[in-house]
Amino acid sequence: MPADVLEKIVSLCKRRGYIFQSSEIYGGAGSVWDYGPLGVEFKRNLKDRWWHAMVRARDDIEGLDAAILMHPRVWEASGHVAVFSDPLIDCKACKARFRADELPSSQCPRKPSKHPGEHNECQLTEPRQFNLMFKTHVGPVEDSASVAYLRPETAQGIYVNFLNVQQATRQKIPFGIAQIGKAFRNEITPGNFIFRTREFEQMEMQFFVDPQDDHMKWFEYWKQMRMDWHLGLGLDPDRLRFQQHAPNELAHYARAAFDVHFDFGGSLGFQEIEGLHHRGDYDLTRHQQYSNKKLEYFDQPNNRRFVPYVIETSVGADRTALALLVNAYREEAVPGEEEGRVVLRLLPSLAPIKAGVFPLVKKDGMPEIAEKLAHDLRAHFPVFYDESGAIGRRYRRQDEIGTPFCLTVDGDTLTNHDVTVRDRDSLTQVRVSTDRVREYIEERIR
RNA sequence: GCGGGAAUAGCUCAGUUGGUAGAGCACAACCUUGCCAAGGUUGGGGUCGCGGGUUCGAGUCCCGUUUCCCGCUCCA
Repeated sequence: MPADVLEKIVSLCKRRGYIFQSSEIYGGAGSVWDYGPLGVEFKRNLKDRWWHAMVRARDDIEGLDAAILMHPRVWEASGHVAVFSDPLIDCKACKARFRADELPSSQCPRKPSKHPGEHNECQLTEPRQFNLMFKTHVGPVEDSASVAYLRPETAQGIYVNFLNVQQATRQKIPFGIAQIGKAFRNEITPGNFIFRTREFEQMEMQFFVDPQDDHMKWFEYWKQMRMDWHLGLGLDPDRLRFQQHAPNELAHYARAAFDVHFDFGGSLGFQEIEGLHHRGDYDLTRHQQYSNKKLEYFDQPNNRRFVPYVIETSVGADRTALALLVNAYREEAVPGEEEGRVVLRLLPSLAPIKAGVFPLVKKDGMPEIAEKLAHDLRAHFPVFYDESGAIGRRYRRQDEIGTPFCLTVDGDTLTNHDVTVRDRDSLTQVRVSTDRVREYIEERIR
């Protein structure tokens, strides 16, 4: 893959209405992106697919939609206030950054035998706060009692509702709680289009297991399930892999962690799109301590109470969307033509538009028939009607946005009542009766 | 946040020693067009990222700022 494919995708996304930069007319807001008409359908299809696989198709996972604003103590309990707000010190000469509290044990990169600031060229800054959580105030008065944070992860909304959900649904361990929602991080270095943004959407599931059960078995189970899900999206198996976190890279809450990495190609290479964490009982125990409320599960058959272990699967919706776009983008030669085509080979179920409907030419009543067909189909799936330009051009326009099928009304349609169905990937054409064409498409876009 | 580079039409870019902005593609309308970006005519679009400064005059020179890209750090 050429290194500039990401730039081409950024350009295509803007031109065709997948993704725009936020607040563009004001010069753009840093690292925030808006999903346009095609992007919102595409991303929604992706989220629906996850929700179906993780919630609706299972009897052991419940859905939740927790609020973004939570009690500020949640973030003290979770450890984010401490971990996300350490004062940092930069050395302008050596171009390095250190945590203020770790300075005595750090090495100067240019004089490894000395600590930062001890060799004569070091220019250390004052300790500065880099709070990665967006802070705001609840209520009209800005005092410390009303501080609130935009959540930096969706997981805590699940933990604090653990017993509510369990008791309301009468679920027995092991079971999970899933949610899709926005999270916010004031990243030091955002970038790479929608890969790392300050406002992003997570799709995550917390699975609660008995610590006396074989909890690593569950971890392995979810690793497999999640990898299978990514493969089911049509992502190239050669571009997917697991990456294990070394013990010294583990987040503060994690006992074990694997990332699902996707090869974005170019300068990005393999990057994380999902994290699988064995969080142990860290979060629930901390919330017990900070809230002074029991968060224990009662195992009635064995008459015992325990704080469950948590296996977390947390996938970035925006990152996965980007992976799908990169994975689907092709510049292909077309037989018998000098100019090739750009095509998004998206899974039909994920494509924002399912069918283009065209009159072959603008005469003999073809536009009217095509418009009626488009109108009828629109009740069942997203359809784009187009009568402008040559038929080949209209096919290419749909290829570029990933529309899997194009239906063309021609002169024969008036008498035979069938249309040409053209396939995006193979370019093959078949005749399908107008009575059956809806069924024909629906069978192929599931 | 710290270094380095960039910013001109929707996209890709040109723009001479400073003299009031162009091309190709795309887009819209009409004509043509019977299945893979054909052709013709016409048209809409840019206070040259933003704000200052120098100058008779700034897309062009200077300063600041914002955004993007490449490295340093974090994570979904």
